[in-house]
Amino acid sequence: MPPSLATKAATLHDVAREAGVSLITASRALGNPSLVSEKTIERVQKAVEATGYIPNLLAGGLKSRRSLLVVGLVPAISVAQFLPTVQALTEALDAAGYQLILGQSGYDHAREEKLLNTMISRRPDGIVVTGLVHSPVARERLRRAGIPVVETWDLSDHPVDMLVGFSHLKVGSAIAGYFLGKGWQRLGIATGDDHRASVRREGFLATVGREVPTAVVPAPSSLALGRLALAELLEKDPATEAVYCSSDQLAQGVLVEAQARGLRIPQDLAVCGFGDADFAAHMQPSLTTVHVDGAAIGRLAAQLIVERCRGQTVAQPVVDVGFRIVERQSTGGPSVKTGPMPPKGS
Amino acid sequence: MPPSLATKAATLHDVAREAGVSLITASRALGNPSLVSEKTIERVQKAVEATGYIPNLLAGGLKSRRSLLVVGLVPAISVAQFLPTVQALTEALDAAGYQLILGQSGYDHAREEKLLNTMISRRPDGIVVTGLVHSPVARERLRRAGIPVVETWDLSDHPVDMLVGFSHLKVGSAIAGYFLGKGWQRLGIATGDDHRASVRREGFLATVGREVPTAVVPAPSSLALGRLALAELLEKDPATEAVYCSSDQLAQGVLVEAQARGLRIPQDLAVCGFGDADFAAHMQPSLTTVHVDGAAIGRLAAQLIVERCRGQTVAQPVVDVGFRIVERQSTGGPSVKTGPMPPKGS
DNA sequence: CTGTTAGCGCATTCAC
DNA sequence: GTGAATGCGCTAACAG
Repeated sequence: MPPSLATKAATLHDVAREAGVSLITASRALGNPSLVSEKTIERVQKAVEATGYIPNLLAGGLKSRRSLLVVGLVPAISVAQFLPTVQALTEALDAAGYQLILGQSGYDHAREEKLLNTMISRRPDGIVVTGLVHSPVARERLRRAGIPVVETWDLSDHPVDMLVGFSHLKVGSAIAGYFLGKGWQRLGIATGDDHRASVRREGFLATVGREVPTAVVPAPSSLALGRLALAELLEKDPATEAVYCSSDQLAQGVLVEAQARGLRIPQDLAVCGFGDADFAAHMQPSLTTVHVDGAAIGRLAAQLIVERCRGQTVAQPVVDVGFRIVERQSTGGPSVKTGPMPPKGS
Repeated sequence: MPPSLATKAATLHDVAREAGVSLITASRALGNPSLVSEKTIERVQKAVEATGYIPNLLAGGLKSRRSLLVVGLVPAISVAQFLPTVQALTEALDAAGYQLILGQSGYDHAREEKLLNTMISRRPDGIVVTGLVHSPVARERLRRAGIPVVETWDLSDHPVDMLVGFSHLKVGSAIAGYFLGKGWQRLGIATGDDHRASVRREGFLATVGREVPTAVVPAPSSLALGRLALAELLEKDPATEAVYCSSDQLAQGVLVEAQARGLRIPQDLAVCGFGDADFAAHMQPSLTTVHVDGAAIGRLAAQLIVERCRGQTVAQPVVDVGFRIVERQSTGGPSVKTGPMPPKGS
């Protein structure tokens, strides 16, 4: 940027002078027009154009104590699962005049604490966390800060503040029930090593009622790791009939590896994923999986934050959005060809 | 949040009193320790712990004119292609003490302008855009604002400021050259309708030297749209030998649809994608595609911004990171089984 | 409807 | 090394 062009930005002061009104009148004309006459508003708006004024939210936020900033924390941006949530969150917040600051908390408590501190120093009007806040120090700090917090994608008896999620224990249990209902006995689990996946596994085991061969892969999971996982499972039990995978990416890898080994799906091996990624319905064979409305989670989280910021009392601070098993060909579901589809909205 | 807990947050003033020093000494102890004696620093740090002080960056930024905020603009968060860039950008900025504000510019100029205005009002220390800034109004405004800007994932003779990218024209041309070198004559294109994909198509056509049957799908592309696209291409020319797809997601759909129709890959149909998504190497057959180092783009963009903010002159404000074609089985590349892989770092 | 006064919390500029 | 004063740009509270 040639420094010559970087002339000092116009301030509200300049606008007020240009419009021939006082500072505060200019401020109101822009931020609270109902208090100002139409004529003045017009003059101020003209002055804004003339000066090229762009408001300074830092200064405004300092006085008004509303930063119009919301912090969003994800374990890592590349975790596809949370993308619809982040996208919907960003959109819903934007519509209400808020922007999202993104942070990657990793899978590490120390980092989570440090990051939250940094973020709180921005005085955000709200914080949305994917998953629960695990570090006790961080939980306490958030409570102290008095900032509206929404934990998501999980359920807890003791949320920091508000929560939009569902029970991973029930998900695991539901999948196990589904497998048992199909009469499959020789089961396998391919799972990531993160907290939520572990809870799903617990639910799965609780319903099965005994140990099940398991391949654990480091998060974030991927197609490549799925291939590896199936290899491991077949080594443990070559006659495995059905595998539950903690993500659709993992399940895709399991399918690829199974096909590479000449196994027929689902006759020789049934597979169930988690997440209902956009490709799940359109693979060949299509993938049975667990659908969670990630976009709804984002929208609801935004709504809770905004309501709080407006001083409204939130009727339902803990929302369970539930989930549902979507049965497709990989577990012998309906073999109707799903076929090419129009693009999804958004 | 029980309002009872939301006691007024401690300010630097409180810390100073607690430590028995003046305001400014406390400020320096935290932000510029080299100017303060060790003893005082210790006392201030104790006072910070005692009061639970968390600095207010809004206030600091107002005076110092450094917000430590960088804006990142993507067309949409769900575009998988940019994920490694956003992730690396977030990480590299975080390491330098900056946070990222995320914005979704969509594929619409009016929205791009409005969003940039909103973002500039945060007085960010830098702006990173995926793609070029297209709206002339926005370009001018950015120049005026005097904020360091990095455009990415593209090349331009007239960047707003700095740029890290590569030539999509050359990518298209390279793929066409690769196809022609293989002796394939009956070609097809499955492409998204966004700007960069269109330029790749241009490059492809320029090298082929004639029109080629094309299926255009609305961005963002997906596996489902890829199936649809192949159906359309085969209708136009049932004897199509090779298809270039503007994304790996699209290519995956083309492969699925081809296999559903009993076509052998690559004997009956060769397929090349773009992006080298994490699944490309591990599909069956593995996918020939164009590799771009998205993470490097993010890291370099962060570096440029940070250098500028530190007042250093940037040696190379325009960086071409290049690309390379990765030949795999879908175009008859080496049939070594890529097999399961360890997780990628990051 | 409009204006005046007084800060928001901190960092820069000068003094000592 | 430390400190006192000043103001970043804006808005909340009170006047008129």
